Amino acid sequence: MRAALKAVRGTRDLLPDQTPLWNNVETTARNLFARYGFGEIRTPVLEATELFARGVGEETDIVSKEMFTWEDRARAGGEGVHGPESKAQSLTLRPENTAGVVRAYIEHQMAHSGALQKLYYIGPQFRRERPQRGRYRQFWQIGAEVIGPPSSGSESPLRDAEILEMLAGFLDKLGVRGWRLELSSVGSYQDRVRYNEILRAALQPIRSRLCGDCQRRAETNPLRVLDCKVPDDQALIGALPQISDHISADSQTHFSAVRAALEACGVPYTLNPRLVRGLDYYTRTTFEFTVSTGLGTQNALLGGGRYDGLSEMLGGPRSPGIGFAIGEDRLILTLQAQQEEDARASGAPPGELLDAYIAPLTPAQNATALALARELRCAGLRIEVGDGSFKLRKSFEIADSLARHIVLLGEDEAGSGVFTVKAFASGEQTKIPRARLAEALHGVQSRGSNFVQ
RNA sequence: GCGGCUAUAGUUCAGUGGCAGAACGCCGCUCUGUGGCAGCGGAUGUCGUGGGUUCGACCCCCACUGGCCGCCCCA
Repeated sequence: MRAALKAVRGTRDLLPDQTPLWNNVETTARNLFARYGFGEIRTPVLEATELFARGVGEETDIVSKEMFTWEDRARAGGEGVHGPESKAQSLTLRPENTAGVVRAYIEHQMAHSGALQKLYYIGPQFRRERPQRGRYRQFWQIGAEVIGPPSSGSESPLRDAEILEMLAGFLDKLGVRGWRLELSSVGSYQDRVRYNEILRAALQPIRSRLCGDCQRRAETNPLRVLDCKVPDDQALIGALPQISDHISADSQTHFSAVRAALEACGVPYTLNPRLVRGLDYYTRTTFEFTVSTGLGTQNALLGGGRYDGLSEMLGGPRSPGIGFAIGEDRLILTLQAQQEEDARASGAPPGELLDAYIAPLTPAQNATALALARELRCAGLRIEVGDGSFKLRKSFEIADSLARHIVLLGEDEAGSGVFTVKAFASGEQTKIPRARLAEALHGVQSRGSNFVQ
């Protein structure tokens, strides 16, 4: 026998027992984002490799070792925009979506309207990392970007606070418990470069007292030292210069305004001057929402920040912006872990039941049963139909596992047009004429009514 | 990309160098127009894949693949 094919490493199927939760999350996002004036954008999964090299940063881990990249075939005909000498082009499956959105913003000249652009996306991203809990090679992000020319107010700290306040509302609406907003400002690009050198210098004298990892990081990526989790290093790290003391006056004023607006909105946050983000384009405000349930060591549920120079890095007009990306897979893991906690507490099994199961009693009733099902489905009911070859006992067992009612359809019913209907919750059995059947089956909503239908 | 742990029935997991096991689930019967309960019976399977050691490997060794955890990093 030939070996069965499997989903490729780090990718997975989402089966019908999972998708209602995913749809609920996505619908909640769409509805909420729309209230803030966001419109949906869908960009290609495939982009020129150069987009990420320039946008995300050549030296970042994502670009230097985690992208699915290949050389597309050279074009034989040599016609079109790339000219007759068109060569093979390096293509990449997008590892994140901000660069693509900003590319589209530039390509469609959205800056020319002068208006602030508020765009959101939901879609798969790809990174060639080792799979772990909450980390997949194809993973989903729900993200949004606010971008526009400076005259549109895109630089205003109000936009930062609005994004953060919206995210807090989103997590609350989904019922995520125990989330934490960690907030920082990394200053302008120039601030960051300068601080990096200051940090490197400060690390020199204490380097030998740090853990092995940090001794290496002190050379390769000083900012990462701040993120160290080794307890013995904490005191040393605490004494290092903080980026908040080394950002420009402008950046400090901006950050204060963000915090004031958050406080006015009642959004709780924790200042984390050690918050380190891995993408080159971040400037000023950066943030992460973390959660303790269900994610193991991958406790970052979403992250984002300001990227005031990204448009220019990609060859566009000056257009400051701010955005975020939610790790949808991680959000789902968190919600599922919470549901399990709740189920343990209440003992109530989750589940979404159909309105009725139609049980033909002999194969002769099959056709009538399907016609009846069609009629009821047209009336908006969720219906499953059995098969007349099943024994009645089996029909009841299946019906009880799937639906709130069973509708019996035997010779009597076919002849009289009056159906025997039993409600499983109450055990009550009644005779209902066909004309009133749909109405009778509606009744109480199913247990899964908090899910989108 | 590196390190550790791991892979047995649909599921959760036992197991021993010498006949492949339990629970739950599934199917059948008791029970041919009334389910949930109970009793009885049944099938669970290339023991992840490929090599090697051995008279004999689910067990020991190697490689590969997947999963989990840690590192790196990120959502």
